[in-house]
Amino acid sequence: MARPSFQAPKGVAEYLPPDSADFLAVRDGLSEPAIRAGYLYAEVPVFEDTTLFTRGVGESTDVVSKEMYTFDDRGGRSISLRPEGTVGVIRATIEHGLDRGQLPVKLWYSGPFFRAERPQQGRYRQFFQVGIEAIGSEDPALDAEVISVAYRGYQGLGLTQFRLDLTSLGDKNCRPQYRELLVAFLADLPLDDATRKRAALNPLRVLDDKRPEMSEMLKDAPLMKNHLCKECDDHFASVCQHLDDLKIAYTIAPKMVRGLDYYTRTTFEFVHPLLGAQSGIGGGGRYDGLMAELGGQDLSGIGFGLGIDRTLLAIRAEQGTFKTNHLDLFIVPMESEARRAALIVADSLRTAGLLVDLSFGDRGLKGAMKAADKSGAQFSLVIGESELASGALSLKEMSTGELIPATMENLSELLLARRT
RNA sequence: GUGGGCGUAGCUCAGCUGGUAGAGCGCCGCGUUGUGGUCGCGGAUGUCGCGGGUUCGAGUCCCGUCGCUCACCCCA
Repeated sequence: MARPSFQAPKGVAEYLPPDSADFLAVRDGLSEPAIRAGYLYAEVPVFEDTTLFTRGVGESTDVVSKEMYTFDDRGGRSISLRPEGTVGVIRATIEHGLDRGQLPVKLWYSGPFFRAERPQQGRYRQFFQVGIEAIGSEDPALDAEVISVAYRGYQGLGLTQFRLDLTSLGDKNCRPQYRELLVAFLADLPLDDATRKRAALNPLRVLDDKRPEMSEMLKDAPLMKNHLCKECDDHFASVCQHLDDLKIAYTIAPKMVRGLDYYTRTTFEFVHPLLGAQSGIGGGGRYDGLMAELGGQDLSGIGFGLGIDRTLLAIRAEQGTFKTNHLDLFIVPMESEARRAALIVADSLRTAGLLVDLSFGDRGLKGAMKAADKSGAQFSLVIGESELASGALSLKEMSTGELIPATMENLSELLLARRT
């Protein structure tokens, strides 16, 4: 057999049968709670003006500074493949004036995102997310709703072992003061060069260093959570209260830091313990200044991005299963005249809403029945000379072998009544 | 971007100290005339990731390269 001369680009995730069904189940399972909560779908481009991301996500972030796919298009414009979803949705909201109507604007989206990182299990250069954004309200109940939508998504897919980490990153009133405190604290520590550099760029990010000696050193570091202004503190307390009301379990994680600069106040992350190094299965938070930064009204928003790839890995790690929808009927035409009838029958049953496939090519009866078996169809139906002549059909229930008398006229009715 | 492991049929893998490839599963067919799953028999498919090198001879040794994987980093 000829070896394929092309390979997929490095680090991309592909989902093909039979795994692709699981991918769809996860995507739909994560988006369903958003739809039920009144979020409306937004389809936005996978590439944008590069400056949208440098402005929105933040130039100092790794995501922007070293992981973006950036290129010039034929008109000499600098374009980047989207590394995350929020700023594109915000841009579209501003551009199309969605925020001129009733607030909050509630949107959901799903699709591929791109980051040029070294691939690893659960970390791909093209990966998939389901996300939501709720724009234009600072109500802490909205924060809780956003978190609950993610939480119920994971739950609905059968996940039980994930953890929700939660904290508040403060706002423009209290964060700068806290930052100074932290910088002063870090200045007294014997940091290595790389860490000191990080500290200069974004001191908060030093806090979630995983190395044991670092967490020892940072044991007594000042925490944002203890230096929130009154408004932020009240807001956070209220978010927690709402989550308690909803019986959503969370862990306060005061050292959690996210990789995107726009987060303020409520910030959260879903972590799965069975996933190894890439354990984040989703995360998000509030972004106070983002919309104004991108040229819109000064409205706050909150949203999340949930990783479809990682959620799928997490479900597999928990030995979870998916419900699959099987074919209702597999038709086996005996000879070529019967194939015309078989295709007509298949077409009309499909129109009636049934899932129908049939055997193609010159397969013998035995081979075609084998295909019927492999297809997973609930029923099979042989169509040949005698069926065409008499109009008497016999529908076979594959799991039991039972033959059920049928006619062309009552076939769809029968199948609809008996489908499982 | 840094470091470790790996790369043999569609899949999972075996191939000792170098002598031009195997198993199981899967796939296709047959087991007498129009009904699958079990069983039996038969069959197809590999430039042993790719490119160089050493050697009379390399899947097996060396170098490079591509990809996967694990950790760091980062994060979904």
